[in-house]
Amino acid sequence: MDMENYPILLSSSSSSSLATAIPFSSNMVTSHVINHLHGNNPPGFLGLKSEMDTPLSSDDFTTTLPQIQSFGGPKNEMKLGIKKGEKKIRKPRYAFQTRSHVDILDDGYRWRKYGQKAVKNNKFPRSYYRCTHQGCNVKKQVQRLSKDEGIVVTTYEGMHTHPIEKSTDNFEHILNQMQIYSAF
DNA sequence: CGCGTTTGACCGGCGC
DNA sequence: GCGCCGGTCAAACGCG
Repeated sequence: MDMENYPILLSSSSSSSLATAIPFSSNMVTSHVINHLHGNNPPGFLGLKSEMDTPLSSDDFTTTLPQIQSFGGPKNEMKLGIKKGEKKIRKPRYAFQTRSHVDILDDGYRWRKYGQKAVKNNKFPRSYYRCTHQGCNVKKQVQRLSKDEGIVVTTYEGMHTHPIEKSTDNFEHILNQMQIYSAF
């Protein structure tokens, strides 16, 4: 998947934008994941896909996601940020699948759950989380495939504008978790 | 008490 | 216009 089209992921190369965007920091790891997408998957990671308005080829997960636009919150800001003359700002979001039995993968940020809805064609619900940091409107949703309940799909949208609130070596715990749960 | 989850209501978009 | 669907709100509740 050509990430070049998603400047939000790659711009500002210096201060680890990927780390702010993708909680699983370190460009090495991420590129590693991407490189392995079209072949053998690294343990834990089963896939990573960026999506905006791309027609989804896989009807399995990530059912039709309407353009949600402007994660402001209250309705006054909720209206589409599409004003005349402006092209619609597509909010980049990207999902990756992990093999895990636990839904809550601690990625170093603090999330507050704000919703949970049932997913069609899926017996498992989808949980909606929002970053609790003030001014940070990063959202994520966690979903589990009914096909294979061992797979958890986490979809992030937005970019963190603040450092991680937890110790960074917690990242290793995550990797350990993944490898542990990917053992089956 | 402060912060996070739960859960039904609500809301806007879209298809019929 | 109506009803479905996906996403969000917010009050109540739970927990340290």
